[in-house]
Amino acid sequence: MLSFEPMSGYEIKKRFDNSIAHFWQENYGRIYPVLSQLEAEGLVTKKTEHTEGMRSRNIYSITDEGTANLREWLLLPAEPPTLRIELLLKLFFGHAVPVANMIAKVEDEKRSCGQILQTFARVEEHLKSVGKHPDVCDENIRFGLITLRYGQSYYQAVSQWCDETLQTLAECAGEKNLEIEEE
Amino acid sequence: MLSFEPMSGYEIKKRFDNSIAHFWQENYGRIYPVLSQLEAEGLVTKKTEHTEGMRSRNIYSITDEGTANLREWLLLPAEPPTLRIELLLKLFFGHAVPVANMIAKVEDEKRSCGQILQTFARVEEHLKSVGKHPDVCDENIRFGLITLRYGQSYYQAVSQWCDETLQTLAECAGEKNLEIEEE
DNA sequence: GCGCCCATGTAACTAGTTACATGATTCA
DNA sequence: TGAATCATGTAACTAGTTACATGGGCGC
Repeated sequence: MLSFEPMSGYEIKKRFDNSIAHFWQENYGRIYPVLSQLEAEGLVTKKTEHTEGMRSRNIYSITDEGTANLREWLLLPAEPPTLRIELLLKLFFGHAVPVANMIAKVEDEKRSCGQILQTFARVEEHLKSVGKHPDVCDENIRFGLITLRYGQSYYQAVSQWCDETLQTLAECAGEKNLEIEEE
Repeated sequence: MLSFEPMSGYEIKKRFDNSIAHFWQENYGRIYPVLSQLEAEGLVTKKTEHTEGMRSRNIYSITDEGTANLREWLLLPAEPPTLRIELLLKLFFGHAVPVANMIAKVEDEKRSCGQILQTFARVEEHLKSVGKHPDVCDENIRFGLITLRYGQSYYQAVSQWCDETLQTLAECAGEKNLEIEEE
């Protein structure tokens, strides 16, 4: 984050929260210790800023060594994420409860995908309108849009999977009713 | 896993590895301690099996209380997964390195998606052929297929996102070259 | 005065991974 | 004979989250 501009730990957290929270999150419990560590390694420098009428803030800046280190890390291959999707775990053991419960879960999931996609659509509009101003460097906007599009693809896919799954489960429930009628 | 049939810790691990590893993984470091814990809580029972010519195995079975507990857990809402996708993190800070490097990363990602999808296709064929035999309970097969389809939707979406992103980044690289020519 | 935002930090805790130790059997 | 698979378990470690403590400024 400091490669964009110097800022405080508090601002770093805010940046995470309102730009990439959908695929990466950090909390104060990590940010502050890591900043101290980076300072000790000479990758960032701290300057305490005393503005009148405000409590003092620690503004961190990336050093040349820090930038070199960032570049090195960027070139390293990215670790593939290990997924842990509790909804799927529950579906996998779905045989132990009535199908109706699983249907409800998938419906919930579809609803929440819809909500997330609405939020993303608003963020997309916002990013695009900001990108039109000639005073902002639109390379960062571009990368922002790329990561946003990942989220959109992902939740669209999940939403479609929900539709398909609901159909499958409905058939399943139909067969069950048939069995009951036959008895 | 014990809700399917009684088995040993070793077999539980194998079940994870060759059925739901793509969205949930467990290792011995968790399995054995959790089994002891569940036993202490009366949710599973242990029977040590001595088969001649084989080392003894601890076979765990789920108790009625355990089944009740499982059902309770299944009805609880599933926690939405917190994504941590390093590739996106690197793309987000992509401004710090030449675009070509990011293009390479996305190409790698697309390749690995393709490989995973091939594996999934084979697993799908296998599940479907097993499901045709009348001696297997195909309700579990159905739930297995549902979770597999999630993986397929997901990696297809990522693969499409890769294509789209490669186009965006190519345009980006094009503009850069233009700038160089203009200089 | 109350709640919210700014701001920094630590301690305790939970979760999850990896490495290690041990040892039998089976198959090439 | 050596590698692979079966089999169980612990210890150490890394990662990540939550809760707490502290306190100033600002608007209603």
